[in-house]
Amino acid sequence: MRNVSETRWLDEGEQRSWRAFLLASRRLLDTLDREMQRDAGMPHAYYEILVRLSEAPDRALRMSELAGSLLSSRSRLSHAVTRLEESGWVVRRSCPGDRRGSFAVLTDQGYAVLAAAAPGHVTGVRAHLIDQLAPGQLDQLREISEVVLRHLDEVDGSAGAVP
Amino acid sequence: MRNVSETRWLDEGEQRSWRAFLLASRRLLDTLDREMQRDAGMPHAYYEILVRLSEAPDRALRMSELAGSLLSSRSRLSHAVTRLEESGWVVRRSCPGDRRGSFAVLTDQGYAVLAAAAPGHVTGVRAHLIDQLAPGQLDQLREISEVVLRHLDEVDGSAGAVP
DNA sequence: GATATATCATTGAGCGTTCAACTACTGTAG
DNA sequence: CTACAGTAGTTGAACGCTCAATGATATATC
Repeated sequence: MRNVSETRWLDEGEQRSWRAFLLASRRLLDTLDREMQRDAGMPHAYYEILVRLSEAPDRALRMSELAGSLLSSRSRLSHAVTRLEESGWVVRRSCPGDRRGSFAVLTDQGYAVLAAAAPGHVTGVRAHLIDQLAPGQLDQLREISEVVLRHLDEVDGSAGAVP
Repeated sequence: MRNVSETRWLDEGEQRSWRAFLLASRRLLDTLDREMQRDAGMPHAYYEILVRLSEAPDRALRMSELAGSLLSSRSRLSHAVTRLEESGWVVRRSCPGDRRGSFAVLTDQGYAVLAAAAPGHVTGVRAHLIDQLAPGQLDQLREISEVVLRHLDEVDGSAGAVP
């Protein structure tokens, strides 16, 4: 059990900041997810998988690496790749040199779907986040995010490095 | 269809900010959710329901208002309240004056569960977010969040409720 | 070389969310 | 009063995620 000593409750300002962040981040992510589902027929999490694969050499990545870079559990990724395989956007390939492992590889069809979805998504990210903020705010947001990521990496481990 | 003109892709800095925010917010929310599940046996979303009810007069709120203040769909809330009722933490009461409506009411047992969960949760929010940031950063985060929230309220309409 | 331990990935069950009906009621217009 | 559109809330199916268990292979230890 944590919190052996007295709890330091949030003061009014902290409370307000925390709730604003909670609502805003959820709302933003939900909006982008709905847009992705509507425009590309896949959840945003799957889009991210395709993006990572498209950026990798040979459009292929070990399942573990992929999971690590997405901060996703292996189980989740495995289920997701199964789905993406059924859609014909990704295939699995066995891994030479380590027979436990496997690669996920982006297909041409998967690349085409990604290329079709990307402009709309970027437009959404701009419209709902980037263009709403002053340049300084965007930098602040990055710094804040990186602080939080570094902290959680230390706490939970998981070696998910900040890109 | 959106994006009739050329897409304004993200430059390197924008990309980095966006991805850092995406990873950090997801990781933070996931961590707090796991802690809540482990310590209180419920997802963070359900905790938020109990919090809103605890703050309401008579610890009761119309389903719609509750959904609105949580930015949750009615369907989601309905399923959630069904679960919370099964746990004995919430009950439904019919709404006098509008026979379509119903109230969700926090039970004493629900209040006790909430009171037991709150210190650990606040400690987590502090440890993973608030205490990681300089005071100015927390204010920045609030401003950024409020900008995004205002924008999305204008776009999706829904002064609170997600369709 | 044999045994133990760790790692890579998958599977199935259970849960929460979404989406699209659907019911039941309210308010308004003719 | 009737008809009709709008609102409040619920439901069930489909889907994605979590968690714990499992199989298969690799690595370390003796």
